[in-house]
Amino acid sequence: MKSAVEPLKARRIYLLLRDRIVAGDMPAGARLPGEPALAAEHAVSRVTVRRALDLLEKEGLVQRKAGSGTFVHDTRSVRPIVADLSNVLSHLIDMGRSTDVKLLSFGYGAPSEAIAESLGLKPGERVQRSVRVRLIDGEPFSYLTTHVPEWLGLTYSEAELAARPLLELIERSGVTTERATQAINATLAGPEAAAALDLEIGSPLLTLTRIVYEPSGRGVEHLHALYRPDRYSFHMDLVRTGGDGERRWSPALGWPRAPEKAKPEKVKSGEKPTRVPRAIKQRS
Amino acid sequence: MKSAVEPLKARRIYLLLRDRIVAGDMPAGARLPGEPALAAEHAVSRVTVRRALDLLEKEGLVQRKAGSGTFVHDTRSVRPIVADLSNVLSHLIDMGRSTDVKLLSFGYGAPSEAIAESLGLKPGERVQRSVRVRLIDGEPFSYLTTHVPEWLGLTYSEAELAARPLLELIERSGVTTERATQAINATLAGPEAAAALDLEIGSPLLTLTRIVYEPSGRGVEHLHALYRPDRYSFHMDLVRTGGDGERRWSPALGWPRAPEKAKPEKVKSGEKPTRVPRAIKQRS
DNA sequence: GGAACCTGTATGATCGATAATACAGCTTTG
DNA sequence: CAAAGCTGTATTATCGATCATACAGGTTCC
Repeated sequence: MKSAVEPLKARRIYLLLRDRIVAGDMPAGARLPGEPALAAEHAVSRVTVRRALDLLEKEGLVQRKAGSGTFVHDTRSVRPIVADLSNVLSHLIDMGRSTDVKLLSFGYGAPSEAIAESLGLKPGERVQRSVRVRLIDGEPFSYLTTHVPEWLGLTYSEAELAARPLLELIERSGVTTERATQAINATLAGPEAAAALDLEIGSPLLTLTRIVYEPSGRGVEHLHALYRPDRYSFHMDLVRTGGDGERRWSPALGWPRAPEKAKPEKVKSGEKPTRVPRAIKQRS
Repeated sequence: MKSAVEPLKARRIYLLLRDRIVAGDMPAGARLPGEPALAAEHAVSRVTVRRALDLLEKEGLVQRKAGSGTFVHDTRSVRPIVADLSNVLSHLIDMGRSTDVKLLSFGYGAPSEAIAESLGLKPGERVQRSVRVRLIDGEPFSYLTTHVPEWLGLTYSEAELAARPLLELIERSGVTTERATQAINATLAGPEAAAALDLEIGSPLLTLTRIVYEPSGRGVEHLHALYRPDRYSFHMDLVRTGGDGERRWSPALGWPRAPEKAKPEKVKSGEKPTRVPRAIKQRS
């Protein structure tokens, strides 16, 4: 029996600490246990602990001060983009107008079986495939793979795709979009997406798969989007709509969300290192 | 300069192949390149390729036949649970009535700073913290961590929490829930969640963070949910509601999605590693 | 049947990750 | 200042992942 491919120990400790930090077990500014203590706690060597801390530091989750300790960095300083889920598509279009787009790949060819089926293509019908990366402030945050039927793709040029939202181009061609389905999931970054999004292979990604239909029911766009979770997430506000015993909820539409001004009080000098709270004891 | 913690080569190839399969590049039933060919293509040894294929086989994505080849398994046989996003909460409650729940942890204590802030607690106010795992057909698919203000948590017992949906217990106490916000994101499985969900550490997870408010604006529930993406995903149907040049969309409410029944032959069980304490069955 | 594939399995060599230890330099505390 | 703690750095040893190779046994096709 071969040993299964097990993640490295350093990675395990990195994940453990990261979870504690983002879960709020360790407030921003708190000093986490020293490297020797962490090594003893997890039964690994100090070198391995340092590797884990290296990763945390590179992600900006902690800040190390020689001679002093390792401190939880104020994570609210790097707030991710927020997409209101009740209005994703128009939101994305708005973003298409305020962010940069890099067109990585563009061409026509035979679709895969899965794409052909989801778009409802006739056998032998070809598609246009494009891969784009969206950037905000010069940093990539989404990796988009779109498939469009050939007859529709031919109505715009490669340069136009790089400059304008795809849905706008689709509608410009005379097609009316009426209905869409989308699914949200999670996956790990493969080599290509990792390179495009400036991530390590194996990083977590949010995925959105969307199919847009025209009134006749034909699919006109198949989108597979990968998002960096640290730079993008979906939000929605829900309001209660069901009867008293029903507990039914609906998305609250229309309101532009308040931009979440987090007011973190900076931890100043003269403050004693907050002892790490031993959250809530699990009972054994 | 120390080499950064880099994912194992086998893992990289596993991710690469997995992406190709789920992207539909290789239709179900197709035979993928032989192990020597894959080894040459990715400049690794055949042993490493086999490791990657072991992972794919364990996840049910491929099927290996000695002497013949490795074939893409029909992925449609393992459809994940689908939650309609336009109606998540009631959907979850419905599921609470048809799935098993294990209560892993239950207790009271001081909340973390992040929890206290999001629930709008007064300084010093305590919370009830519980960790539960939901199972469908005996297989875990979600790992739920909830925080509830102490005054509210005291209105129900530990056994009740294990048997009934939390929102139902909250409303039973007389609190009316009016508004909620939720955010969807992705992360990697830490040691605890990985063990509870029967996954390897570092597996991708869908996350849902939800805060439910009562009319006064006080938070009454903070939920942090982790979902196995192969067993759970969010779906939504969108309809066009905006004007002609507007491209505005809204979730289509109302219709419960057909659960896409597909009963695969059970591959192999053989193991029941559940060492989780206190499994409480519930069924109406 | 037999050639040419394939997967399954085993071997020893090599390289990277980890362990154990030691020490330097900085910060905080008394 | 001095003690104690911390991070930063280096060294050597060990263990696991990977490599390169070889062979066994099944499948496909001529």
